[in-house]
Amino acid sequence: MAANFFEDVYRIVSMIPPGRVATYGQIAAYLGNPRAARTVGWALSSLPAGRDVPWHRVINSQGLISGPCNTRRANEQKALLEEEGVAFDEVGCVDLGRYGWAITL
DNA sequence: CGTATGACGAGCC
DNA sequence: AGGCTCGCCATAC
Repeated sequence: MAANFFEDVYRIVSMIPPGRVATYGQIAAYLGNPRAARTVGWALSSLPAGRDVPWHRVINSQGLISGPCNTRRANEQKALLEEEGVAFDEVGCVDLGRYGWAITL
């Protein structure tokens, strides 16, 4: 596979348990590139359909939903997380210290 | 092969 | 404290 990095990202995201959220930096760091957070986000942006990847559980280090917040995608992400039990702040901020996933293998 | 982009992160003003 | 800029890595063109 050419985009091994992508698959790796999907793999990590797939490991995120319900009611938990992970940050791009964490995933990137787990892949061995703590600086490739951008690439991680890009992988999700290019996330092909057909993957059972809970991309909605991936947010930025601030606990905020990234991407175009004006689109339906961000709205759905928030809705999905809320359904899983993730509480959102009034500004759409998630408590990483409470829902943050530690990537435990 | 070189340039430009991208759902980020951290640092600096 | 808040906002802005630069830097990083990987993929696409």
